[in-house]
Amino acid sequence: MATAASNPYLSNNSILSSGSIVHSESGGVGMQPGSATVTSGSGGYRGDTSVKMVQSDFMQGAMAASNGGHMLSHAHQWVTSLPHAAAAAAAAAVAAAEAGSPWSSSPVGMTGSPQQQDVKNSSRDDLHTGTALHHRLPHLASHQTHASAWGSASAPHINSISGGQQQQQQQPLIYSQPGGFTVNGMLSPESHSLVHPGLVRGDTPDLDHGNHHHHHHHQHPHHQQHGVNSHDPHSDDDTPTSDDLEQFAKQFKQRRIKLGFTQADVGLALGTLYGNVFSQTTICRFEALQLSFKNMCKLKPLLNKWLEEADSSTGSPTSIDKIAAQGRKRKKRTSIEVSVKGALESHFLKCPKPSAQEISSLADNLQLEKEVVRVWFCNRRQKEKRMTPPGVAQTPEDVYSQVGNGHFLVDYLKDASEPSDQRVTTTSSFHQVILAH
DNA sequence: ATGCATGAGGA
DNA sequence: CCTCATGCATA
Repeated sequence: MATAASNPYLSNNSILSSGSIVHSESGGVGMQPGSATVTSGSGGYRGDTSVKMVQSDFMQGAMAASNGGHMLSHAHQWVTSLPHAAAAAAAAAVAAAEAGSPWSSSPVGMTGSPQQQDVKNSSRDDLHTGTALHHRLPHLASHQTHASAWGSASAPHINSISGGQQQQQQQPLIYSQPGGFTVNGMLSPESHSLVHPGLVRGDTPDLDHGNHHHHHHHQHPHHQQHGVNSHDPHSDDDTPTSDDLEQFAKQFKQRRIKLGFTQADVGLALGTLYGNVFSQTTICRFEALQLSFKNMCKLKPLLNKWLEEADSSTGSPTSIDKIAAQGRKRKKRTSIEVSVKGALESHFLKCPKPSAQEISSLADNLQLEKEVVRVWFCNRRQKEKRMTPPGVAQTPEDVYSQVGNGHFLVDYLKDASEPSDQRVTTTSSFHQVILAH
């Protein structure tokens, strides 16, 4: 079935020339008179929607919001409510409380989680793994700079709030059985046939990685994100702490790069190896810690395994191949103008969870589909829940936002005035810079 | 690296 | 409807 579907979406290809203006959304575009959002729908991807074309002619009302300075993104609800930032905070707090963030409330109670197989039908065709040869090699733990976001920060004032956690600096926690010693000369797992942008890792890039392993230190099982640490129905794995995850993610990325794999490669490999395929996006988000805590926990074991395989794979003929795309019409991505985004942001601050009715009206005002607005809010909320703090404070001064592993200190108060919102646009702040010493 | 989207579950 | 895990498409 399906088969050959090269491009599912365009399916009927008639991309409808009549109304959609498909210009792309330009991120920074100041504004172009003429289009506010571009949605290009194809014949009707899902039933809903009809071809909608919004060619609204420039709407100005929205821009009022201004991106000038709201985004107080710091307040995370993980902790508890942050009094600071009074204005919007209230609403946010409420949302947080009710939403229950994985961090503080949900105890990750799913070890085995049924994980929905999801995906579109796809059967991942091949999954003959068979590769079972990993040798356990001597240890190796590359430890890199580290210092970052929510992990252990060297923030001056750290104080635990809920008293459920503990401390713990950084530990190896990576995979227990380390592997690899040399990055080179090893393997070619299988797929290098695909896309390896100029990275033929047949040779080693010889990066200087000072991998010094430090003692193996098992992590203490007694720290949980929250007091509720009653899990382990079947002693599967202990729940990692935020620090663990952060470290693992970092190491993972480092190794992956050294091995010459792209995020996409990994995602694919996971599919061929374990049956769960992941996209580049997910791998990327994992590395960047942009997933929920729970999700991070779920993925870590898988990536860990991949890492082991990668280190030792001498030749696993695992056939790889991309799974055929399935035919699914996906709505074309709607581009929302910056000004409109600003407006949405504003509303979000006031009310993270607008009622259907509010959404409708908002959508109406902004000339967006209601669905688009609804989804926007959903995504916005999700974003707030990610592990990575929005503007990871790197400078000591901003640090007050949070810190710590898993528990972000709630230092609020500090002053309360907080017009200081500076959001680091690119989340790449990881690689940050400062704080080196 | 991210923005918008889809869908499975859970009320 | 929402939340959550994920990913196509993009910038």
